[in-house]
Amino acid sequence: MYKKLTSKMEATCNDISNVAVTQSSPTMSFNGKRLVVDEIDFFAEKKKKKSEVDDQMVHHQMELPNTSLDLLITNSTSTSNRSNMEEEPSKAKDNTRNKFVAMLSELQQMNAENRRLRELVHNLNNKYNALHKDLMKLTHKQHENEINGAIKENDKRDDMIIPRSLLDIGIATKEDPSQQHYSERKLQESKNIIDKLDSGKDSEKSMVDQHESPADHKALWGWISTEATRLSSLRDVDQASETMSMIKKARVSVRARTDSSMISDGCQWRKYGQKMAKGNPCPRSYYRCSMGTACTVRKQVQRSAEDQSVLITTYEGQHNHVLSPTARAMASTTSAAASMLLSGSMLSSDGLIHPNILESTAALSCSQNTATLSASAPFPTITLDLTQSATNNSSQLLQGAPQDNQHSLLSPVLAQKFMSSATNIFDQGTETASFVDTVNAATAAITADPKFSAALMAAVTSIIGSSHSNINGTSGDIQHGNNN
DNA sequence: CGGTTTTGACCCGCGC
DNA sequence: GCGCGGGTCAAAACCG
Ligand SMILES: [Zn+2]
Repeated sequence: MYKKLTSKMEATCNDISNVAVTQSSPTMSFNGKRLVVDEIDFFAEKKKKKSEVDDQMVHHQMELPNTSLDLLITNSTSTSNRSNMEEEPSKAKDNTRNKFVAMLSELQQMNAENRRLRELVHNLNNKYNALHKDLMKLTHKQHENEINGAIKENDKRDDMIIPRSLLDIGIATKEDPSQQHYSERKLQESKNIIDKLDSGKDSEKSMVDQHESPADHKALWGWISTEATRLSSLRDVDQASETMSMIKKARVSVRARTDSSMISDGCQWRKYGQKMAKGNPCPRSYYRCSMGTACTVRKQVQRSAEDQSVLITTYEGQHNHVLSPTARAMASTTSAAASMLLSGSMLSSDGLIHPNILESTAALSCSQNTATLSASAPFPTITLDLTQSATNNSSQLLQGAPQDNQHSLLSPVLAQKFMSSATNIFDQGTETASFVDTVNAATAAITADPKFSAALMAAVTSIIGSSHSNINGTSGDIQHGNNN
């Protein structure tokens, strides 16, 4: 049964855009001794508190105009209002009616905000595209000028870069796999957003259903269906182009120092293979997400060849189901990083790139945590390196992690101040549980790039989408040993 | 008994 | 065509 399902799914769903994150978990030391853990749960302690905060946090990091954040918050607050209301059966009608009106206006407000947000993203994209066009022209001119004198290596570089920026703009001058990839990715993202908007609407609807009079109900329904139509028409456009096949898959990998064989990222994973890596004594394990029946998300776990205490986890794909808050944090971060990667923004941004594309990496932060972009084949990969930071994570016992940490994380300007914040987090040894924070911070750094619209969309999408779910799942760990 | 892990087989793209 | 390496399949074993 499962097999059939999976194989079919693979056939049908493979074109979903992909994200990969590799993470390594920090080493915990206690009295100088290393504690070996089978599976590190990064979120063990903060789980509940964090999940509440995460949404806000991410939004702040993205420096999104607060609309989306408000949207989220309003949503939850109105929900709680409702439950309170239920507890007061007596004051029923007037109260209910008032609240309904309030909610209605709230809904409309949200709707307006949704629209505004969309426009904003759209505008951003347009501006970004225009800028990129200019940049491309400039680059091209420069290239032409340099044709005669310049070094051939440089020429090579330009050749590589130009298509990339084209890719950013979404202008296709020739059929280029990476371009297809990009547009598909984009479409996926926008589709996701719309999906999330829809689902949000659904929840609102059901919420109202329970409490409103039939008349109001109808009015609301009318409005909702109008919205739904509008949104779905948008979606159709996206769907049409979604059929494009994905050629390359973006991956996000996270390196972290850990002794555990697997990282708890809030997802359930089923192991489907293990191979001996080429230049590596340690095998590489392949997992796929088992939370959703049709979920195509995969990850590979592998120890670093050089430093076996470093675990490299590579994520690829986007979940097609609801995630636990914890998993969502990872996933959104991951997808944000991947979209960033796919948008190619880092590659075309100033001075950050290395000459030879094939092994080029762009350092995104100067602190201990480094996010690097790699255009090396076969997959575009973004790597979040958390190894250094994890090393001095000695104060595992330190329970009273000062609030400062969270504060810095929640700062709206975090994107720009990532380096200091992230460094703080680690320096103060906020236990391994801060892993998601770290990844988020790293992502924030990435998305601080001016051309972050794609990442922004993805991140917002995944955050808005899954508002409530408490599924905490982690599959067992793996053992090393066999290979082919 | 259903889901997960194990593990050899299989597939596929790529360079020769 | 062949071998190789990366990746996946799937039957059997395993496990709660
Ligand atoms: Zn999933």
